[in-house]
Amino acid sequence: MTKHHNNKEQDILAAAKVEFLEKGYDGARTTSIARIAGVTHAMLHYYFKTKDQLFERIFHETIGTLVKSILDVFTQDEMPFKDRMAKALEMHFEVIRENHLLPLFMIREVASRPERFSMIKNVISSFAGNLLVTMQHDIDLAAKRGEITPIDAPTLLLDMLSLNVFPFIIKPVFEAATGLNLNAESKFWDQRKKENIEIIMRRLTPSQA
Amino acid sequence: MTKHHNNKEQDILAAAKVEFLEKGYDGARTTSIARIAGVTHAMLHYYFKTKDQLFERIFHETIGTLVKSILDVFTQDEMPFKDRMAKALEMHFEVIRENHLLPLFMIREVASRPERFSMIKNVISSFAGNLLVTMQHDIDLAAKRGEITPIDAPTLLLDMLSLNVFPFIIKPVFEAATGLNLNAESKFWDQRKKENIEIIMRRLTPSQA
DNA sequence: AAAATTATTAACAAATTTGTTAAAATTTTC
DNA sequence: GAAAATTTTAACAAATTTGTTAATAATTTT
Repeated sequence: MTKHHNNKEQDILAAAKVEFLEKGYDGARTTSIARIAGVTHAMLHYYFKTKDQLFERIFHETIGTLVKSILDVFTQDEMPFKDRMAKALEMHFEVIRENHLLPLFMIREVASRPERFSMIKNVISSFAGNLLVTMQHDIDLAAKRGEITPIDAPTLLLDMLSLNVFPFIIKPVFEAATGLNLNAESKFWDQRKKENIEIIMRRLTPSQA
Repeated sequence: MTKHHNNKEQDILAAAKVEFLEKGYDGARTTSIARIAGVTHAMLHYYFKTKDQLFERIFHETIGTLVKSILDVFTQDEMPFKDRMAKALEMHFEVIRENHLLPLFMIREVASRPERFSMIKNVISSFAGNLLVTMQHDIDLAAKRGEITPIDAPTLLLDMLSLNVFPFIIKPVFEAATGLNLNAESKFWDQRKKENIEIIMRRLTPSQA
């Protein structure tokens, strides 16, 4: 518990989040974080002993947000399965839209230092198993009712994540290639959300032989 | 044109590709590249003046491979549109499977240094426009024939890329979370390829009102 | 085989970056 | 308001990393 008002600590955290999310661990500079936060870089080491510790704080937050965004997917209550799915897709899409830098950040860090993230295993597997079991149960029920075509829960989950997350990951490339600023083009994202729901709905609809 | 047999130059290039693809520009070390290539790091600077120039070589190759993988999508000739599409999806999936590190590499670099990649604009826009025009033309034709439901070419292209590329991008996270080694599990990727084709086929099938 | 070109090495240098420390300033506690 | 604890600063240090250079070795050219 800090005694003084710790605005500087908060400033550093905020600056670190921007720096780490944009440039990744390797590209981030503690001096740059300090400069953005408006403090000497000795302050950064005073509050957070090392660059690593500061990074851990930010990364942990990130994982939390992403994990929650997926967890929430299936906490919808009594509705027809397809409606719940559509609602879940929409909610998930909006979370990613508001945190569009998080997925690439997490993927990049895990990719460049996989050994470092044994912790992810615990964080994720502790709840992912449960989510998939629940999903599969609901899928099987709806399929038996003839509301949807049968599908594996992991397959469906990866379909959803691919469609909802990838556009935000490819965004910088897309912008570099077209010269457009997609964040300004809110129409683009609204259309994308619709498309993702449409595509999953069609995937789930039973084919009439 | 180098006069001597330039195996070392090739060794350095090969080592650089591994290092840059795995760790990204910021995480890559020229000393590490030299060590992997089995040469002194002065040799690296002899053949490629700077880290930047070496990186450019690798990055250019990468962009070439990826661009070609997408270009090839629509060079299939006379077949029903849906069949061409399925074939294109399958081919694209296999290219990415064989170069599974390339997409994340490119996305990561563009994301952390967008200003540096004005060149991408030229490389991509020079052909992308053409591809999209061709695609849209074929889509409209097939739609008029009642073979498929109408769709925007950019939308369909992004659907395909999302489904085909994202699983490979999320792979390290997935592996960290599950402890599995997906490269060993070729069944997983075969199933994924099937699912992607299935999902796009359903997206394209006209809905019967 | 001598000359010219190219490849290789080892030692060095400059810049950057993370992290430390000890003293000074500020705030809190009593 | 004095003592104690905490915050802040400035200067420094160690390690890393990219890049240079000048001398040496090897190869090609003539």
